[in-house]
Amino acid sequence: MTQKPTGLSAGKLAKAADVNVETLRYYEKRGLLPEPPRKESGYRVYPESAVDRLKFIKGAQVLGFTLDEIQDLLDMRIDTHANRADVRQRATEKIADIQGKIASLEQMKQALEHLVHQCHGDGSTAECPILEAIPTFR
Amino acid sequence: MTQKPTGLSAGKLAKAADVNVETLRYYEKRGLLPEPPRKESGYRVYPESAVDRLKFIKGAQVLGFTLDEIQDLLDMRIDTHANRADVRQRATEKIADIQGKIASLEQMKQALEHLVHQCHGDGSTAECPILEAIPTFR
DNA sequence: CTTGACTCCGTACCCCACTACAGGGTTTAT
DNA sequence: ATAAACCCTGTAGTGGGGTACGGAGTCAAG
Repeated sequence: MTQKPTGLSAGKLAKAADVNVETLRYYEKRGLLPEPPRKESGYRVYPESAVDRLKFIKGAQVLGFTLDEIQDLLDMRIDTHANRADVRQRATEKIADIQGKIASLEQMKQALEHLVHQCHGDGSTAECPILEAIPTFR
Repeated sequence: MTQKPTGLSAGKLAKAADVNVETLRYYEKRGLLPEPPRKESGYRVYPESAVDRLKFIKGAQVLGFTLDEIQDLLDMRIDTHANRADVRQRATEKIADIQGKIASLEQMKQALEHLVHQCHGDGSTAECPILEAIPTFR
């Protein structure tokens, strides 16, 4: 009987999560990706869940979070007992932070929508108050 | 009669917008900040509006836009005539982009809120499904 | 009219987040 | 059993976005 693999090699994981293989080691060194078990050979064997973790990291980065901040977010999963109130505290702060980002993005979106609707003609009038809409902002 | 200054020195602008003076030159080189007029001496004289522009840039950065993207956004103000349809096109794309970011942030926020509400006790039970909420995401 | 703060320019350097080797061992498909 | 493909480690290099510095000229308050 051959064992079902249920575990990913570095290359497989990298492909599945659409990151560079080297990035895995880099994240591991930074503590973003926990050290996976190894086989005899020293080869890493990642759990399937690592894919989601990486996708989360990548998604969060696009939203302007630094790797340190992302680590914070991910660590909230782990501080189960002990300082639960503290986790709540940090989570609440992050929520406010995120709320702020959302608000700013809404403003930006509105400004752009204004632009799109204002300048619906396709030429000539040459005067349309483009993005005076994007204001002092935040 | 002494002229009212109506114009900012590099230092004043930097302070007003809370950026480093060197950053102004850097942005100017990158084309993010238009070259301001100079006085005889070669000293730059910025219009007051530069403050808002800088604040916009800084705000957009926090939201995960690169300087190149920000430049795109700002340039939409300028392409008044000629390729108006094109501006609409780019604006529409940006809107979708922003929409996506907002959606992701909302998911993250929800996950964190779930966390905060789930783990409201202050100790002991030690078991709370922390951030299983932050899912595959996006 | 001096003196301390400000500005100029060019160049060099810094941090973050990767990304690319080099040199060597391991799997796996044929 | 062998070659292509993969993985290991360590170290070095890259690109984006600034930041610092040196040497020299300018401004403005006393």
